[in-house]
Amino acid sequence: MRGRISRTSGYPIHFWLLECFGAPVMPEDIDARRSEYPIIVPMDDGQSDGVVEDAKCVTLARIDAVGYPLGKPPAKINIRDVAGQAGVSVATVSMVINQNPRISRATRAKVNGVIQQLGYSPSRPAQTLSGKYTQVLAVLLPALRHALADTYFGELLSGVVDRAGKLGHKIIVEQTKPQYLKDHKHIELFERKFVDGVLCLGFNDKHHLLADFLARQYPAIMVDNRYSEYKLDFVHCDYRQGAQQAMNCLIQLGHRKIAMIYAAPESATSRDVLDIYRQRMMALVGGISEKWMVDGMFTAEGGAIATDKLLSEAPDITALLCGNDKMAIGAMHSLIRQGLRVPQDVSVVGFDDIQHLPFISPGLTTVHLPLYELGALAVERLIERTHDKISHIHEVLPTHLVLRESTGMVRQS
Amino acid sequence: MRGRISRTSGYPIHFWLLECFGAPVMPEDIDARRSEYPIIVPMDDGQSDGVVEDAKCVTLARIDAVGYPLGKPPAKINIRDVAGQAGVSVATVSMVINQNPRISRATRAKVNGVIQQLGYSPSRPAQTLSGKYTQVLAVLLPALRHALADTYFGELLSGVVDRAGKLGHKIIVEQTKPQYLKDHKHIELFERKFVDGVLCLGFNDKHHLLADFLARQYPAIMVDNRYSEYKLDFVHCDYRQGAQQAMNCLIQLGHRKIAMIYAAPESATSRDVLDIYRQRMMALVGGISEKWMVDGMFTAEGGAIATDKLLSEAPDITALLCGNDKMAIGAMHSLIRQGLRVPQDVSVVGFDDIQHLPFISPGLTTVHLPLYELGALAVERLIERTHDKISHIHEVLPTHLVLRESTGMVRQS
DNA sequence: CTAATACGGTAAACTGTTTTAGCAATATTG
DNA sequence: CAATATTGCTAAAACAGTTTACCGTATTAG
Repeated sequence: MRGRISRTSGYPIHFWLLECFGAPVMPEDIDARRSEYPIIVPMDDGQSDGVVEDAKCVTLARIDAVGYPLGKPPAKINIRDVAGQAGVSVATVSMVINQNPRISRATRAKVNGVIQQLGYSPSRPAQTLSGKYTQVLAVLLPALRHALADTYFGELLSGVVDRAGKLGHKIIVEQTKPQYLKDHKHIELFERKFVDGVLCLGFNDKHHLLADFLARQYPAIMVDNRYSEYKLDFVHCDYRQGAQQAMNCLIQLGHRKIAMIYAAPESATSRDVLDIYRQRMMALVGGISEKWMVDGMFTAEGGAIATDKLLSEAPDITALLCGNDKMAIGAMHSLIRQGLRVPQDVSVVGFDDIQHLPFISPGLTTVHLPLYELGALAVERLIERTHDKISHIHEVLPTHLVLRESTGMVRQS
Repeated sequence: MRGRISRTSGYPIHFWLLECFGAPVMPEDIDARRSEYPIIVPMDDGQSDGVVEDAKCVTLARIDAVGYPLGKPPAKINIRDVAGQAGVSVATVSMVINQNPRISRATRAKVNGVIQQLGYSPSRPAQTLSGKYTQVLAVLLPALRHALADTYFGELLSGVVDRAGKLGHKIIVEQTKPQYLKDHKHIELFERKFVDGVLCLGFNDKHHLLADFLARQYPAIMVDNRYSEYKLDFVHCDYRQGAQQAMNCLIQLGHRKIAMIYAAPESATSRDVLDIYRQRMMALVGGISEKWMVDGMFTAEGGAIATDKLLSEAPDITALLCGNDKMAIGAMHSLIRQGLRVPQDVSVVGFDDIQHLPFISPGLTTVHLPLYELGALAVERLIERTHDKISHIHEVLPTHLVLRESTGMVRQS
């Protein structure tokens, strides 16, 4: 049974009703700590406006999913209150909080007891002000509208948020719109002491904001890409390996006329895939035609348009390597629309292995990129970097091919 | 030439060596500010451990970064430096920064000039410590793995991040795993002064953590849902209206045997849709069968399974109302797999209108939810709420139906 | 012509931590 | 047994801002 407390002022606070006029009410599923309040208790049941004026008769416990006792302003207590109550100095409390071994076991226990009892938790702004670290990292995203609704970023971000949480860090998310950069907000992130470091997702050689971090020696890691011009820290998936895996697969199935739908050649990892494609084609057929490489803009629509173009200029291709899954889906639709079967007539391989590609048929053979793990790794390294434990971060994560139905033996014709 | 200052204790600080024993060393590219330190100066060149004991003889300048003073810690300047340079008091500078109208135009201009010239930017932790607000909001997500990779959350989050940026607020993103709640991290968000308020995405009646915010009167808004038991602030899409729109459409097309694939009945907005469905069916055919309502778990797979079940128990249904697009896609695949045509045999309507539903055919008729706008609105209201400008936030955003190919006239049979 | 008010600015108190230098008391060493 | 080290803790100085109470002028009102 539930009640609602309206203190003479302030918002109502919800309570479990433990007892009313001596009659116990549902003692189970209730937090152990109980409290008595001289208060007004209007009931929630129907419209009984009945109010218990002198509420000494009711015993209540706050509804607190996690429940510890509480009233609204816990009369903000600070480190001095704790020190006073524990009979030690402020410095001692600080050292207990920060696990400084100079404090004896006995003192530590005593102080921790008081901290518990008073429900003290140190103010982060104050800690940051006098300490060295903010324990906050930023994730920077390019200025694409709805960038976050992209599963590619979502997967990376999931890894970032999860690992950061585990390591006691908070993540703030920012979009680098033109105005944002003009206002130097990305520099302010450091200069106004918002963060210890930044993770840059979705950037490529064209995004010069990264040089700003380098120049000022602020910790920044490029995630799933690298910067060609500057020696910026990075972690990314092994796109070269992925491309090799995809090409191996197609070549072993007998394909020779393999076309490629790429995107964003201003990105180093995109060029990695193109490079490998070129190398393998060179070795395979002794030459490459630029007509077999079309830009698909990383979108499904772009992939479809690219495929249309490809089919009109080189109708005899038997396989398609796509720079990401979205373009591969677009490509498959274009193929099917033109009466070609996948994989009987044309095989298709993608990149990313995005989750929940719902009911795409045939299932798309694709290079799995460990994006979640990459996000987690990036956080791990960035924190080490902010603590000056490591300096140069150049790390690459292995990929693997996921075989589904969109690839098959080359057609006999 | 570089030197490193090791003060008798503490971390080394890197300096340019301007002069040593009277001999000038590289006077150019050096910041104007110089200082004399009675210190030990081990040289950086090779391993010369040579130490200048009485360092009165050396003149040093901090190494500061690009453009202006170069170096590791860019000689952090604070409000007092600005005040000194501008010949005013610290309070005046503070008031200029905060656009306090008490400062005259002339003084304001002078101070702003100095701020510009010195490249000063106020420390956020310090502002937070003495001020009232953190200018940071948190987005809380449920503990779903890869939650962020979901376009539903992505769309909401995009709106949140965009609007927050515009309003000068930062967004931190957190996942409420069980351990997170056990550690009271969601309460710490406020008590340790991390944030001014929280936005709760993806929560429903089962998530009792929301009561904690209510109990302590911390600003919290439930986004795209509401809490049945407590009077928590919320903004959500008008699911009732959406359901009406979907039902109107189907009924106008002549459908009478309409089934529903719902999900998460512990969510108030999900129940809204179910309610409307029930009402309309009651009015339409004078009764409803529980067999016509199946839980699809909000996933494509779930939608497919639910449809299988539906078809086996009630093969004569002619239309399907689905609680979200993913389930609708699953449903369509199940229908097609069983040899039924969409929309000729069965019409399908979804909810969400997720972007880039690439090449689903037939195109899915669906209720468009303004998720991006909802995220933006939530931020707007939350900020107003933290500044005590408004108290009760109960806002609902209109939906509209997007007609595509998955709906058609009821079949004649 | 005096009192009241507005204007523009300042000194000082305050926010809540961490860190450093120092100080007793005890433990170890020569 | 004196000299030195170690241990356990404290006082006080940062850290970088905001806010409040107050203080001369200058203007306006009575």
